[in-house]
Amino acid sequence: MRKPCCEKKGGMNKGAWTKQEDQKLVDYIHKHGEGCWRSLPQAAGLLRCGKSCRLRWVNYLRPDLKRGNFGEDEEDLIIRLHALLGNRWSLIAGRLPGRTDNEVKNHWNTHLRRKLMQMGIDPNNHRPRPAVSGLNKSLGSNSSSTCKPENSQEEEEEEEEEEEEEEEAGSLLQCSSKPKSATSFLPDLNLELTIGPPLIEEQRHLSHVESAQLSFSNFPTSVS
DNA sequence: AACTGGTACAACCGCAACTTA
DNA sequence: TTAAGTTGCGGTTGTACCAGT
Repeated sequence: MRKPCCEKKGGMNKGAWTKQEDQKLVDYIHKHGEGCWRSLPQAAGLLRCGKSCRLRWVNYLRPDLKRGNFGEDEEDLIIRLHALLGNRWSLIAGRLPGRTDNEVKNHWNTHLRRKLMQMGIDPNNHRPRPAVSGLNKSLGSNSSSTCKPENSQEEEEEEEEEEEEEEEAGSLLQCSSKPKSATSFLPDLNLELTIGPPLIEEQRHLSHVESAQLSFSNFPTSVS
């Protein structure tokens, strides 16, 4: 068995960071740059594990972070990207300059999820939810097949589609044909995407999302 | 003023992916 | 090739803050 990356030895600080700790971390990274998180704490004189240092830097101390409320355009983009990519927060955050995956994830869980639910949309799959209070009707539920109470066939279909969406997230991002899934549940979610040449594996995700954003930026925001 | 419930967000944890020897 | 080590991600938790009673 390998030992944990952050050995839980005593004397390690946990919980909220102090200003002094922040300062030490910032100073160290300014001098030496990011990376080597495992050895950083000792080198910087911090009683934290490397993981904790990385998280603090990435989510809070990085100078290029945009703090404050999410704009409507940002929220809309998150919703669209989530429909496409699912809970891939780092990818989603990558398309939101100055935002971190943690921030996006928190915002999704506290604001956007609820928002979608209030609209009668299942935040997990971005489809109209099975009628609970008649909300779906007003949303013009076009999903004759999506609102089955039991999760038999539909669930399988969903899984299949989710897989497909992942695959298509990039390639489809460009297809002149609309991605069948997300748009069909969210009529106002325009995912018209274009396709480029086949991508090498390591570029797939990024490229997909990049093209997604390019396309998104042309559309009016719709969820608010 | 004290209590309570809800919300927002920072931070932790476990695991998977990636890298290195 | 593979085992060990490191990094990054996503889910979850803890807690400070705020509004309502």
